[in-house]
Amino acid sequence: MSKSFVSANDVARHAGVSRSAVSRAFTPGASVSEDTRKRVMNSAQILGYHVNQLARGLMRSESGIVCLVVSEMDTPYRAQLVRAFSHELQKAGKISMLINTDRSDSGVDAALRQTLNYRADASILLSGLPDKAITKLCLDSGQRIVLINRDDNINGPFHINLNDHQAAKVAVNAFLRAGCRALAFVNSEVGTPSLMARENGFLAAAASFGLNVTVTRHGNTVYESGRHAAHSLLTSFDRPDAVFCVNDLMALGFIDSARQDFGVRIPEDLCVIGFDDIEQASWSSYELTTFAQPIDQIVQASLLWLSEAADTQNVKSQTFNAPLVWRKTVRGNHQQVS
Amino acid sequence: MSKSFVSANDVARHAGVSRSAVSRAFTPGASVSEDTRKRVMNSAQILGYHVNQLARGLMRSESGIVCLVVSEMDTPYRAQLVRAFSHELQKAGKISMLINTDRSDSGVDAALRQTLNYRADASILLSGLPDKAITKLCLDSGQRIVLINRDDNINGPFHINLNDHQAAKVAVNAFLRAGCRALAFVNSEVGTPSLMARENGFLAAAASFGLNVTVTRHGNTVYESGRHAAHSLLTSFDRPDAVFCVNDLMALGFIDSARQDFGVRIPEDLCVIGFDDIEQASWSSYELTTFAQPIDQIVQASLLWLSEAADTQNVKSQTFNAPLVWRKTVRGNHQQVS
DNA sequence: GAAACTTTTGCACACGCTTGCAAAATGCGT
DNA sequence: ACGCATTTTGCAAGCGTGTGCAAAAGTTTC
Repeated sequence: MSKSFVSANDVARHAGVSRSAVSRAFTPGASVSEDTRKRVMNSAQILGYHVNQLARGLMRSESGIVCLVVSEMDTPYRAQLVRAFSHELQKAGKISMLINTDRSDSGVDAALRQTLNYRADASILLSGLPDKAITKLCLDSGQRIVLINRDDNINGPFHINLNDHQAAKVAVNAFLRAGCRALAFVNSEVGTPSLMARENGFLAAAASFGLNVTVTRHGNTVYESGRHAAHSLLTSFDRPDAVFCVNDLMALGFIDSARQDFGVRIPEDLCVIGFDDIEQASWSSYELTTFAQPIDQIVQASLLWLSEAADTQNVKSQTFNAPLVWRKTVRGNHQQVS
Repeated sequence: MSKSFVSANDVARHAGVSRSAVSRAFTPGASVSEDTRKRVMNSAQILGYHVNQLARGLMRSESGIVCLVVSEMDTPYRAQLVRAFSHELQKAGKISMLINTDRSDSGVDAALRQTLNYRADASILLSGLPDKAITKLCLDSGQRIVLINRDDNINGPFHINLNDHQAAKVAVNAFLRAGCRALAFVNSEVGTPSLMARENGFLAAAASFGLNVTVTRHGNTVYESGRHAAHSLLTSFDRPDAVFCVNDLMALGFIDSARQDFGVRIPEDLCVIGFDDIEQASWSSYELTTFAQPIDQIVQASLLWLSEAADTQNVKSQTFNAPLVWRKTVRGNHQQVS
């Protein structure tokens, strides 16, 4: 029941070799004869030995632990990202620790400090929350850091960003092709850099065509906020005929409210574009035209950067495009607008 | 850049005490004078010291690590569960490791073995996948195990189950009150014990009223499968007027297809009940009447059991009811059917 | 067969921490 | 001031592993 763990010593005794030999047998590239390695492995198999990663992490510089720092991880997009990351990390032989930053109180910092205590090799921040100071602390402790969609102007981490400006421009183009003129932008009050970039990009692109944009901001980036947005946009005298929602969840809430509370037909009366391409966007009740998060690219790029030697990390940041996936909430020919 | 970690030794030197004193200062309940503890904490603060959990886990029986073993974690219900668990574990001072069992290949077993290598205190299995043998292995290594909605007849783990039978009975009653007579059950081909329990419970309850049930099984427990189910159930000559879907995702797919492909009105022509109460079920396009997963209870019970001393764990399993939350996909008065 | 060389092996120390044990320090009652 | 009980403290022995170093074993060359 208790300390039933078998140590390298036990294996060494069973195999009739020294403990160092066991250690080396489990260390790729170490100097061991094929003969003894085989004998060690055999004994290990029989005794059920697994190298204690805690102890190994104590000696080695790498612990094999990567932290995923994320809030609201039951949100569709976040959940997808976490799944993808954990999957790929696992495939790469790393193990992922989950740091939940839902509560904005000091528990977050405490949790992030935990990642230091476990000597994590790296942290991947999917959430906007953790304090910049803590980020710095992790960096100073020799942790590699990947920042996703954050604009901390801090040196050392790998920055991954979306080309929100470009996407916003594509959205404006799509609306114009559909013959829309009264543009609106649905944002939340969160004010995350990437959300604001979408807003500003949209405004700028519209302005370049001499068009005004009605902007609303409501609550969080959730379904219910989308409904609120619909209520404030569609009760006004001059309704928009095109709405770019900062996020799919808000878009879906907006659509539901627009149809049910205001009898608006989509896309006949009103075109809608979202962002994220969550699974629900493809459901037949919505068929939302939206920008797809390049999740695979984000994950791949992160892992690649993490796998590079610390002194070889030449590239400091990377920007990806979110392609527009055409469905049925925008009128017109479903053709890639580049 | 490298080994910039400050050790207990450094703190000891700085505070003018012995290394043991430092260790004890960070160990709740250890014998240290308030004076030295304060001095140690002060020095630790200045030097930026954090106890190395790897080293601590090496000595102590507990590592503070809990593994969450889960597949398809971007599924709404699973994502909610993972979020709740990680949140509460963190609040309890534990740290959670994520084991992704999406791939059914040997990578899973490897990952689960990893949890052993990191000397995790416990594993919480939210997924049906991991092999029984591996579960046994973890148990033998002294790990506590929580099984959620699995029926492995194995001794040692804490079993948490839903009262699927009871829920199915409630569903039948609700349908009968709504005046439905042609009952159908939409299942997936996965055949998880809890899914089968819902099916069997539904059939049994219906039989007790002398009613037959049409059963379909399609693919995975996902939206698309629900659509398939609608196609096979609604093209037949005698359509059902009540459908219990094993899962909300399938229910939503079913509803969309029923409405759009077959012009069925819900609940006028057809009543639908789901299971899980995912967020989307409450969206105004659906307003699905469904059974709510008692997530909080599941999490609380798990943590309580984990916090108990190993020899005090008197209770071996626990069953929770999933309450029916009434929305608008079943006709009749919205009253709790007990 | 001996010398020069390469590979393999074992010793011993390090990693950063906990903890039993005995010594030192403190408190208390007389 | 003294003896005794009670904390507090430091020493040292671990926990399970990696790794430099030198000795041992094996291989090649002349």
